[in-house]
Amino acid sequence: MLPNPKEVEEKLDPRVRRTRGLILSSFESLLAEKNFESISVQDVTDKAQVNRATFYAHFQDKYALLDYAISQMFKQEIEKRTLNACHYTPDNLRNLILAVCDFLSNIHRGCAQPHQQFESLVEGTIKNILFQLLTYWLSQSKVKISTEIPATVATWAIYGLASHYSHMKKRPALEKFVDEAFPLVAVNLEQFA
Amino acid sequence: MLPNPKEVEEKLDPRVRRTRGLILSSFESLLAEKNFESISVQDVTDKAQVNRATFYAHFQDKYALLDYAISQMFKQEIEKRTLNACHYTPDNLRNLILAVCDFLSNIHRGCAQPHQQFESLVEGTIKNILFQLLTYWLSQSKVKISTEIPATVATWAIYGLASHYSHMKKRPALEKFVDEAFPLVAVNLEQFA
DNA sequence: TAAATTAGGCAACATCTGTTGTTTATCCAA
DNA sequence: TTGGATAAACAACAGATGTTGCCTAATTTA
Repeated sequence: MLPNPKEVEEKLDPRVRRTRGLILSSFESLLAEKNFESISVQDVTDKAQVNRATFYAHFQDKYALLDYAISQMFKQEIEKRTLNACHYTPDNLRNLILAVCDFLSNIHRGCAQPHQQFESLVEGTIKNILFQLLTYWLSQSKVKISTEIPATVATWAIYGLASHYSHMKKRPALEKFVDEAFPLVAVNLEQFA
Repeated sequence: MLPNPKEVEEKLDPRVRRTRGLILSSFESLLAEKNFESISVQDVTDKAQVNRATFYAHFQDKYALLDYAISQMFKQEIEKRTLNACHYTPDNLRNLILAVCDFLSNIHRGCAQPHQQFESLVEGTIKNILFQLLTYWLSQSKVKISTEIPATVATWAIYGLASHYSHMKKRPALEKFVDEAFPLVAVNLEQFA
């Protein structure tokens, strides 16, 4: 199973957990109001009622904060759908694609005017987790895998599809979209089923 | 054929061309020395011997400058290989994959310690051009295309592969790598050949 | 519970950012 | 060739950034 970040958090100094929680929720509520680019570290710490210097003790900068926030949310999504403790099957892949499309759509719905830079950062974060997960899935397969190429292609294809879906002006029903998209990803993974 | 940016540049005020050229080459030489994150607008304009305010008359910020620089370079690469005036064939696709892998490897070789943010930005820029090109290719096909899904998946898969290749510690020969990677992209485009 | 450790508050810093108003120079078209 | 248009230089601005050193308060642990 993939490492669970909560277990690591559990035994933290309560002051740290409190501070991080304050920063996180301040940040999330700011993201709903204004776009990422225009949120300053000052904004975050003001709303969180935490000193600005304290922020820098926890995160390198606001980009690291975004990375952390998105990671947490996405990993929760994966766990909720129990995709983190399984292996490759067409059905699991289908659900994974659904999960990413859904997650990204919600991000774009929930965040004010998502901009280029914001999206790039989210993308990097999600793709890392996706690749880790797919690599884990494929490692369970009886078929010996010599390269990371299949997991790479699948990761990028899935994220690309989700990104495409979440940007469509007139989105078709999610199920409909995934029906069409699924085979393009699956064709390269069938050998591992 | 895809729009050629040089034609647009041609008739610019010579002062503008001079300034942009200075900024560009200053930026490129700085990229070879230090990583993108640590380059300030001040650094760029100092080396270019241009006023900082002038910079902002040309580019919104350093991210826009990066986008511009990478676009220019990549489009040149595409033109050099005459991939910008053709249609989908397995051979063209092969060359396109080669081009992207090659380009990205060179970027990573030429730039000091490329970092997360830098790579995200490069990625967005290249993917836009790739998608435009593939969409153009497929529009030439006799097969009617109803969605952008195939071009999307191909774009992301190709970039993903190139990114993967350029990050490998021990890179196999480029030809070798593309032999292995090519079918995973082609399988979804065969119908347009 | 006392001592040692560590988090957070606070203040101040040099630097970078994006923008504006003014002046000088360069360019182009009539 | 000269006059109108526009690019670039310059100076100055308010705000944001990342970092530091010092002090207090909370938490562990022995």
